[in-house]
Amino acid sequence: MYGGGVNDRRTHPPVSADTGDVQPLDPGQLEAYFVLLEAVSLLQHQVEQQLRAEGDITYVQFQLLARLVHAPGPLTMTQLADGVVYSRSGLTYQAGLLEKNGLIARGPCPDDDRATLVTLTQAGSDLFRRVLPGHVEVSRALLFDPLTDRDVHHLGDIMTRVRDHMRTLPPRSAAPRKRRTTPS
Amino acid sequence: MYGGGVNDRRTHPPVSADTGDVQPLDPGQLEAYFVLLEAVSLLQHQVEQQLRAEGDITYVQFQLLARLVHAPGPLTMTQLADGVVYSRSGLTYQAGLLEKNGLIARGPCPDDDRATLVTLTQAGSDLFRRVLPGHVEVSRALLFDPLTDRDVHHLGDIMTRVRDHMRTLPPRSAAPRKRRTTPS
DNA sequence: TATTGTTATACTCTATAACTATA
DNA sequence: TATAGTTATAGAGTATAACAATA
Repeated sequence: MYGGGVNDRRTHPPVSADTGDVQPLDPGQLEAYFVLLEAVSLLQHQVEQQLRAEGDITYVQFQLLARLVHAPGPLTMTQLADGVVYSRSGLTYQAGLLEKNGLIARGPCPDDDRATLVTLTQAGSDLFRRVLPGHVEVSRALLFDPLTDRDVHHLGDIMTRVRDHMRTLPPRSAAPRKRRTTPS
Repeated sequence: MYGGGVNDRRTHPPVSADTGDVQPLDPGQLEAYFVLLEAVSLLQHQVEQQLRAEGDITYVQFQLLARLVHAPGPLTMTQLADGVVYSRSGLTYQAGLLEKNGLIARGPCPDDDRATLVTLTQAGSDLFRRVLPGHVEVSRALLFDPLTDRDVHHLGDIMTRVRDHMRTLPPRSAAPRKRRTTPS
């Protein structure tokens, strides 16, 4: 996903720019979509405040640490990036910050001399464990409080399917021809 | 929301979290939370590609246009910012871009000489209508495809409650004391 | 040749603070 | 004094392209 063809995905052309003939989503769907993004945006903003305040890290960095925490072992840069950062240089930048702060360490990869293996340091692990409770607390106060257990379960189920769907969808490497020009 | 609390420098004390006595969420909840953010992050990334490609606008700008489209009339800057941009200057910046591109117009407010009324131009309205179908198409392909009608309905319901909950929650002025865990 | 990762660079966006002007 | 908005500016983050090294 990160060296991939995110950039030239033409998502959906065939439909003319006319609002006319695109069978629109029904209002309920569109509404659900907007509310989803809005709510998550609000949530994300608060979460970032908490991470900044308690651990002085961004959400992106938190995600990278989380991936390492949950991984069975060191990850290559590419593996680490997956779904979190969308450009190689962006990841190098973030990894540089984390390394500078002693939260991760980078070393050679025995299997592949091109690759870099990223390891979580003790400090990184400690930091993650230190900010997690507050993180959890924010998400509970903001996200789970107004929800029943069934809601949460259903939400998790729904978003898992969506996530998996999205992960399989874009061929991510197809590098489809550019074509697309003629800005009419 | 934007004059609310973000502007005063302390930004931090979000929902606050004492690392001490936090009942952790059960794993299912935590999982739901992470998957939610992950899925939305992927979705957002694709959506941004589409908006950039078809309308040369960012998602923030799209949201601002959307607010104007759905508003009964012109909005003040503060009203426009609500939930979309979290600092006054950030909004001025975005509004400046939109105005430069002829998508909105700013003018005086009869009721309050301090305020600025923001109006959607014809070009702004046109652009919004032009990118909406593709936008809808992306969200359908990525978000709604793997979901049943019931899922979508439930999702909308859930996120609406969450959104409303968050909007009422943080009094954003309480300014609880710092209570830094930082030694010295 | 393709892939892994880094670097250099330009650009976008955000946020703090200082400022103007109204209420 | 408090609020609405702008400006100046600094800094964080991202992406593109060029690069080196390895597969």
